[in-house]
Formats: sequence, C-alpha cells, structure tokens
Amino acid sequence: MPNRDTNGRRAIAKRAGSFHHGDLRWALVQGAMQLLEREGPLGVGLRAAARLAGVSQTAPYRHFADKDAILAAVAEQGFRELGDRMSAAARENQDPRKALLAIGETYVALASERPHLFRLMFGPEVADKDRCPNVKEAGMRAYQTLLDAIAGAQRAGVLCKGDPTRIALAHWSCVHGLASLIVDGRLSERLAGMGPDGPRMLTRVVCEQLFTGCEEKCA
Amino acid sequence: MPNRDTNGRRAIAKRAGSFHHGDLRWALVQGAMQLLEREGPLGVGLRAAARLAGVSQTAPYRHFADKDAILAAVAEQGFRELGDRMSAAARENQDPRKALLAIGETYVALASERPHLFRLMFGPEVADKDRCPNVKEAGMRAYQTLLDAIAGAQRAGVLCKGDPTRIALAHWSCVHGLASLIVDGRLSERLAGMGPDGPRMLTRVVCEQLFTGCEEKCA
DNA sequence: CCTGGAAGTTGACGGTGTCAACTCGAAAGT
DNA sequence: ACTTTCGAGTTGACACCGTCAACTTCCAGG
Repeated sequence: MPNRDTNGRRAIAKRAGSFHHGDLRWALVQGAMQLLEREGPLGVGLRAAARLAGVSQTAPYRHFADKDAILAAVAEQGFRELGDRMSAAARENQDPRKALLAIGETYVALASERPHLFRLMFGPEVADKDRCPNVKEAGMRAYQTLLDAIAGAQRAGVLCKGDPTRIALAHWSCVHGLASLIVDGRLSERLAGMGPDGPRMLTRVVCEQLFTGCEEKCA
Repeated sequence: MPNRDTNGRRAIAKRAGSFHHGDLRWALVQGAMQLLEREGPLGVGLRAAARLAGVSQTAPYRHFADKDAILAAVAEQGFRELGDRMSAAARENQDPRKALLAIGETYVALASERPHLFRLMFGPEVADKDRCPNVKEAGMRAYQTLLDAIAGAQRAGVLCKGDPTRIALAHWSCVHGLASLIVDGRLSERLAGMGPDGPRMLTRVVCEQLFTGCEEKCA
C-alpha cells in the first residue's frame, strides 16, 4: 500500500528511511505531469522527475523503458481526462446540438487550460502513441464519445444523414485546429480583448459556421 | 559572393582552405532544414548543423543568439514557402470557391509533405515566433492571402456577408486542424487505403462541409 | 533460515547548449 | 605600405541530459 499525505493523496516524495519507494511509478508520472505544466516540455525529463520523487537518477528505468514511456504515461492520463470531460459534457446536454457544441468547448477548454499537456498528447514528443495500447484505448474512447454524439444528432434529425465519421472528421478538425491555434499562440491577439472565456466564444463561432455553413443561401 | 557548387547552388560545406566561410548563416539554415526533414526535430541542433557546414561547434553563435534563433530562421523559410504556395493557388483559380479550396489543399499538402517543418512552424520548439519580426511578417502574409480570398468570395456572392475574419477563423481552424491530425498520425488508419492524394480528398470533405454546413435542411 | 529476484544506487559514456578566451584574416585609416 | 581594428571562427570547458553496466539493499517464498 502506498504511503499517503495528509490529504489522502499519495505523497510524491519517497518514504523516509525506506529503501523501496512504495509506488514510484505513480510518483514519477505525477512528477512529470507537474514538471510539464510548470516548466513546459523542456523541463520534463527522467532525471528531473526522479529528483522530484526523491530518488536516484536511474531509478525510473525500473518502471519505464525510456523517456518516451514516461511521457506516454502522462499523455495517457491526459486522454483519460479529456474523454471523461467530453462524455460528461455530452451527458449534461440532452439537446444533441448543444451536446456537440459542449464537446467542442471542453476540448478547447482543456487545451487552453493546460497547453503543454495538450501538445504532449498530440505532438511528436512521444513518438508512436499507439504502440502503447493504454494510450490508444484512452484516445479511442474520447473519439467514440464524439461519434456517439454525432450519431445521436443524426437520429434526432438535427444533423444530415450519411456516414457519421465524415461529420466527425470535420467537427474534430475544426475543434482541434482551433485548440491548436490557441495553444500555439496564433490567436492571442484576437483573444486578448475577450476575457477569460474567449476560447469558449471562439468555439461557438467556429462550430456555428460548421453547422450552418458559410455559403450565401439561395444566391 | 558565396561559393557555389556545380549546380549553381551555394555549397553547404566550407570553402576549403579559407578561414572565413563566406555565407555561414545561409549554410547553417540550410543544414538545419535538411537535418529537420531527415532526422526529425530531435536531430536538429547547433552542433549538428555546424558539423554539416564543416565548421566548429560554436561558430553558429556568430550568427544566431541561440538555438531558438536558428529554428526561427528555418520556420521563417517555411512560412515564406507556405505563403508563396497559397497565393499561387489563389491566383490559379479565379472561381473564388475553388480558390478557397485550393488554398486549403496547399496548406494540408505542405503539412503532409514536410511534417517536421510544419510542426516546427506552429509548435513550441521556437518559443515566441512573433518576437522575430521576419517570422511574424511571413506568417501574416500567408494569413492575408486567405483573408483576400475570402473577401473575394464574399464580393462574388459565394460566401455570406459579414466579418471576413469570422469565416477566416473557421476555415483556418478546419484546415489547420486537419493538417495537424494528419501530421500527428491521428488519421493514418483512414489515410492508409486512400493512396497518395488522400490528404487532398480529406481536405475536400472537410471544406465542403464547412461551406454547405452539416445540419439537416428544412427539418 | 536461506536464497533469488525485484527495486534502487553509483559511476560512467557520449551527446547537447552555451560561455569565455583566444586567433586568424581582411578591410580601413593614416 | 604599414598598422590598427574588428568581425568571424577556434579551442576548451561546464553543466545538463538519456542511457547503460555493475553493484547493493530489501522483501517474499521455499
């Protein structure tokens, strides 16, 4: 049983005086996540995470094959959180159109709140995320939530019929692109004057156009 | 005048026997670009680029403040090429709807052809791309061609009236998101059975839905 | 009680970005 | 024509990183 701190969470630091750590793997992932959000992607490394866990520099190799493996574990946690928040958003809106919008909003919200994590999840830092089956599965679950929401909207007659993966591709591209542009600072000028929920408003703008189209009607 | 090889291009390697290089800055950017596309983002570094130019490891510091600066120079070249290809695509299609589609296609094409360059241009490797005014200006030029194409389509009555930057945001998000998903391998399964111009077809699918909308008409 | 193996340690190797101090060579000034 | 100056390139060093090999410590099962 892992040692826990006063809040009931497991402590990151090593159990004093004990040779073995108790739950080093968990502590390392936690430390890497913390490092990632505080110092950015350059600050996260095996040695730094080991230091944070109060353990020697090569101890991580007992639990992770290499640096990619620990980053993959962090990414997996990110995908899990993304999937949870997306399906919660879908559950809370039974209007299928609002559900689809809410899914996009949580996607963009996660990216804006924790940009480094978002980049890690989709970027090249962890080489082939799909080799680790946990990461693949966590990502798939999030995608499935989107697909279900689209199929529901089609059944409700809100979205046009046809292959739901077609619409999923468009919706995902729009939302993911907006999230990426925000994370990479490409929209900071536009967001500057919009207050704290600028990302949500931009998501509405983009999704609205995807739903209704931006062609001139009956020209 | 820089030394040139038999093809008329400047040679990357140092002019033999000469202390000074001639055009080391150019050679370093060229070497870094080459390194980036061959070995990925991890393979590009000051020392490696210096080796490729046949020069000592600290020589780059005479031309670049730090690693970020040389990466920014590479990114700038990427933005310049993106802008050129986008405006060429716009020029070649006088039908404004096709022009807008062609712009998206070249965007996705550049990303698919040179994923590492695309990631460098938008990713966090170079910290604040907008501090270097050349990079900012090159990126702005590409954005401006998109904006012009949209304004043209509005004047032609193809796109609905209103703030063109609204439509630009949606279009850019869709195309950039698709490009990112392709680059990050998130669509490799879908692309696997589509042959070499799968990216172009996916771009059409996504843009088509953005233009016409994906809601059920007159429910 | 002994023993085998998992978990953690020390030490080392090659690689990196970056700094300081040095040297070379060509152009500028007299 | 000789000297000065200064940009451009060099060597050497430092701290950091990921990773490997060999060693030590602890715990559990026979």
